[in-house]
Amino acid sequence: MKNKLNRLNAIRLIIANERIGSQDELLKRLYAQGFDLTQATLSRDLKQLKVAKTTAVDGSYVYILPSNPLYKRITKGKAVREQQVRNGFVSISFSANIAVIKTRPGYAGGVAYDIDEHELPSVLATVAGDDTILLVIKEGCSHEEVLAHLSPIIPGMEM
Amino acid sequence: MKNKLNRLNAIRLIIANERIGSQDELLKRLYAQGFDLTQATLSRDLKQLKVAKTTAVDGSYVYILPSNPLYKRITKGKAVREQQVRNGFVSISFSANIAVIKTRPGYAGGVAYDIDEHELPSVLATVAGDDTILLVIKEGCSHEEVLAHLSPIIPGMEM
DNA sequence: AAAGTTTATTTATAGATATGCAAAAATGTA
DNA sequence: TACATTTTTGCATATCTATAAATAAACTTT
Repeated sequence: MKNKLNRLNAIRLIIANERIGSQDELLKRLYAQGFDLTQATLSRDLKQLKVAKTTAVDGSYVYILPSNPLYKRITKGKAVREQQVRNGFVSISFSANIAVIKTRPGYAGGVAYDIDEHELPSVLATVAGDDTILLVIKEGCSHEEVLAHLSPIIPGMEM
Repeated sequence: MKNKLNRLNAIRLIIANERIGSQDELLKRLYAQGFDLTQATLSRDLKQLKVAKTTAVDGSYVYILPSNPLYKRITKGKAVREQQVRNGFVSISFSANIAVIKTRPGYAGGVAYDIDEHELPSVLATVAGDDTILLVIKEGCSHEEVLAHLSPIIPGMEM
């Protein structure tokens, strides 16, 4: 419950659902959830997540998730290029043989479809609501395996 | 050539076409174009334009324009101009103090938002339907003024 | 044109964020 | 396990950004 992946997910969730205007503010929210870190680390996390700071309609500053263009690095032979992908992925967390994937509102169906389409060896099935996907993990497969299989499908997830 | 509107347009153009990573950097570019201002003013300009600072694919920080309008630089011979990449704009016509802007189906709201966002001195308000925007022109402003103010926001309009 | 009002700008500084470096933790390898 | 390598983190601080207060400039109104 205290690793980096969980923390990054928590950051995404907080930013997706609240108006956060500074790192110190976000730091307090994270602390309230049991995460213990410094502003320096948070700065690096936000950089990794490509979170942006902009101005809200009311004139205050807010952090926003990189909903729009997300880039994926594609290596084919020695050539490296970047491909823009669109997707509503927000976070993923696990509980036993179930993974809960949160997406931006309305995106769950689309993301679940992408996952199903690939017939991953670690995924038994998915059920999608509006912003949540329940993913049933196949018997004997680890969470790491699931992450490894999902990351190429859901860019921005590999962290 | 030294008023605020021109400066804001210059800022948009620079940010749209170069990788600017800090206000001081942007300040230098503006200075090179003959704009004389301080970092404090620039900070307020960026706030007004709702420019965001985020992390680029290469890990550096960059300023980006509010997601909606996307600009690109078009070079034809020696002439360089900017054009909005994806835009629903179709046509504009005038009747007294009203401008009627037609867009592609579904784009009216987005385009109207872009217009509102800039708080143009010649625009009193906009109302958007699905493919039509009614724009109320401020008392005493000419159609040419409105066009002049809109064109940087809706490139391709002059063509 | 003078007086009042709003908007824009600068200066100075407070506040927020990024980062070099060293240490610690995690991961890989023999 | 011991050792090497990579990743993560905190500390301290440099860098960057926002804003209060004062002033100037641009408009309005009388």
